[in-house]
Amino acid sequence: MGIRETQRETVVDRLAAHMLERGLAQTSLRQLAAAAGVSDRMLLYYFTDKAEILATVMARVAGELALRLADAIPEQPPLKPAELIRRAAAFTTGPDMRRFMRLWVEVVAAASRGEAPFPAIVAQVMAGFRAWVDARMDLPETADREGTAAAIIAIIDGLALVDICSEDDIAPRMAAALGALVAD
Amino acid sequence: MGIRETQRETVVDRLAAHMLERGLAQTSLRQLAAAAGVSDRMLLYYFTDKAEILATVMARVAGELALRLADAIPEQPPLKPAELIRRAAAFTTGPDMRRFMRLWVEVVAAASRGEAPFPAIVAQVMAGFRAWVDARMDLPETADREGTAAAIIAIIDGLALVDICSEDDIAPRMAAALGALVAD
DNA sequence: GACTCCTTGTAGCGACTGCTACATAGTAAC
DNA sequence: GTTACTATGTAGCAGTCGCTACAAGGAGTC
Repeated sequence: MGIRETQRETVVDRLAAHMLERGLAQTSLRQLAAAAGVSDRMLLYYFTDKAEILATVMARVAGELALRLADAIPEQPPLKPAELIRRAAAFTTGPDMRRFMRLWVEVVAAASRGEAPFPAIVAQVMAGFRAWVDARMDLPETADREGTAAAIIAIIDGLALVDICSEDDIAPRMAAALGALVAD
Repeated sequence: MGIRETQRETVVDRLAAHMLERGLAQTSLRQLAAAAGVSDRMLLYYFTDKAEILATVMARVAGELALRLADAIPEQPPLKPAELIRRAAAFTTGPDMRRFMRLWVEVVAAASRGEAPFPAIVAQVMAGFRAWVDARMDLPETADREGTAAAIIAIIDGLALVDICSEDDIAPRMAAALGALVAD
């Protein structure tokens, strides 16, 4: 592996940490370069353009997210929706996961205004969410499996969005109240 | 009312329509000026700076949103959480409201990265949401009223966020599945 | 040493950003 | 008619954006 590839890996690592910390706020080429400890000139030597940088870094972040999700709740046994929601809510509002969810909300907003490469990233992450829920959801044959999975994702993402908006730490109470709202 | 004030009103009207249509994608001064049918020079004659423009326009949008919400579901009689969620979900995923919810997600993201004047706008709109839910929610004395209201808002906002991400029109199925997930 | 290729710094391009200085046209008061 | 104030256009500032041309260092080959 040449210097270029080694440096690429290092840079992606540092930028993933940077974006988890700062969201999409500090993502100009010069700001990214400073965060990665290289010059902006070299950033465009390692990557072809800014979109490729963001796509690569976000793929790394998405990979870490997928690892954590897979570890958080096992696929077996499948859970009824209410229990799945409770466990997922408790997990995603935890201190470690909030950075991911906050970045996720920002990425969705960027995608909604068509900013490359975010629409593609959103499609990929969203597919991962759906598969994750689908693999863990115990649902009667008669129910709408896709619709229910989408609803569960919506609930989890909604918690993150409201969490971002609230200066006081309402997440635990919100998650607890949510647990009471959903029933098997 | 002088020409300046009259023009201000016209500009705010047009910009509110523009931002509901385009979100935060086209909000440079020159783009806003084009949408309002004036020169960017005049925009900064009617308003002191860009933050004041955005704050004024978003206040107008928030006002329209509040009107629609107030009309959609009456305060009396108060509804049990599950029924309130069902009715609010059906309403906010409707064709007219989706523009509002989409813009709302973008505004939350902008606020989360500290971009003026969005944090203040988010605080104001969020307080409106809380009051709206609180006024319509029939909840036992023993329950956590604030936490439950936050959870309901999270569910509604989550529907909007997932709606944005999905190219196919999954909102109705998602709303229906959600209705089955929540119970009185 | 000459040649070649990978790596890196310097410097800057053209486009866009929010914003402003300056001049001018119009209008009302006296 | 002069004065004063409001309203509007022209032009451009300094800064940031993504990106690139160009040159030079460094290492290996012959």
